[in-house]
Amino acid sequence: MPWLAQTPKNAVVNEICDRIWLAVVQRTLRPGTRLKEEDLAEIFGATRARVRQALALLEQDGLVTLSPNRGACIAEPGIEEARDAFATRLHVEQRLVTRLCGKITPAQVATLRTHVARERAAHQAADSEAMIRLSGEFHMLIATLAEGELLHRILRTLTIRTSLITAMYQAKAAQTCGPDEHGRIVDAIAAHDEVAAIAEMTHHMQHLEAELDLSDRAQPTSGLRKALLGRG
Amino acid sequence: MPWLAQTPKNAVVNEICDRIWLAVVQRTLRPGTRLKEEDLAEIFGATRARVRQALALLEQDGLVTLSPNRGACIAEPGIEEARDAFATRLHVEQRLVTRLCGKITPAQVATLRTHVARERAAHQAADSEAMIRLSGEFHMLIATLAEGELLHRILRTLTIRTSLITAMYQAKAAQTCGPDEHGRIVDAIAAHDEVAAIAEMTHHMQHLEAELDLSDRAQPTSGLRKALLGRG
DNA sequence: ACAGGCAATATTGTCAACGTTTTTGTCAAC
DNA sequence: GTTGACAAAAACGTTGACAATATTGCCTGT
Repeated sequence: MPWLAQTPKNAVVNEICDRIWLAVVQRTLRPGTRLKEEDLAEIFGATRARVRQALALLEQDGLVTLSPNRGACIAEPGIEEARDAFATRLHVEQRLVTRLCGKITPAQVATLRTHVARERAAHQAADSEAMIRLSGEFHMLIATLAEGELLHRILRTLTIRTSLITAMYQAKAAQTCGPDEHGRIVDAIAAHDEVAAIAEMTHHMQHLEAELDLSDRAQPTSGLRKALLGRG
Repeated sequence: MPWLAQTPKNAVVNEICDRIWLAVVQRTLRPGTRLKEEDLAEIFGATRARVRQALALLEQDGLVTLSPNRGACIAEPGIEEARDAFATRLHVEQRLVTRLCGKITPAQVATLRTHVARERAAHQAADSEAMIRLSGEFHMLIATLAEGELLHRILRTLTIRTSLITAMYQAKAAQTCGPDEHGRIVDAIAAHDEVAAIAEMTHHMQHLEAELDLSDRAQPTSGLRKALLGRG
């Protein structure tokens, strides 16, 4: 049940989007990779029209770039864009946490705790796909409980983009945020401790960003001009 | 030169989106109106595929709702969604203004002043289309100068949605925000006065929201059940 | 006369084929 | 030996037609 689905109208298209996203965050698909419509159509056993719809959606989410008459590539956000994404997402997450602290119910706390428990289980089982999915889902769950349809949508896009950036710039393989930090966030929210919750969330996001290599040399994988020339 | 264009790849699709948006904010198209693909195709002299693309984009922006096998309607955001949209947009605008205050240059101030002047001209000429366009463009210009690609995109969506809400719930006909308030915002930004700029922007947005009739009785125009029955 | 089901119509969803643009490989001229 | 243009191939964009689905009007049975 992927949290990617924005409008669960067409299962096939969502499936394609989900697979591509998963391949990107699992680093199976490297940024800059060209995505030929026909190949994707054959791979997923779908028609080209469906693939085209999926690519259009993924472009909206900033996961692929769509050039006219050139086709689709996995997007390659630059360093500036990476920082922008994290900064914006941090801001949104802070606001969501603030909201949620004010109106959290015991039942909602239980929901969050259950989710973190599932994350822990996936972590111990070393199920990387589940870890990735649940990690993202945790933040979306906060947005859902905070009850802001728009903020929810915004966070969804930002989460997708930061996922891509993490897969792109993170040196070490262990990319998914550990369940412990999520647990601490839940604790603070459950205690209605707004400042602590914001602090934990901020720490969490900064931890994520700190693990990236956003130095200048870490240029986009397939920048070509930037990769070969000294980023003129 | 519509600020609606998110990806200026296809002129025809953008044209369609722009026209529909304009018709909505000008209250020519009422919320709930069904948009038949074939009719739109004939109206705009385009093919149905193009219309379909445009509708998909407009759905992303929350301007139309797309039901499977039912087609497209102009969206009818409820009161909760309306408040949500204004609250979210206010927050984003505040952040943008804060950012811009820190790094505004004289040239950028000049750009803003020029824009406000154009707004004033349109206001005096009673050119309603230009007023609407320029009003939205002003806020997008702030986002552009503030240099946050993501916030820019977010504000764009929020502006579109608040436009729809304004057209939907505003009682009086004079809907576009007057140039004076924009002028005061620019003054505060030009003076690097962060608190004043935020205050002006907040006042501006609250003024916009205050002119709406968001009482419970003001149900969506074409709610059918809600419109005919006493909102059971 | 009314309710329920059935068929006709209208509208959207899907697909396969065609035209256009870009890319790449080749060849001739300098 | 290199450069430039040209042609072949591949990929995308577009079109039109066909199938699936929802709505509407009608008809029959009670």
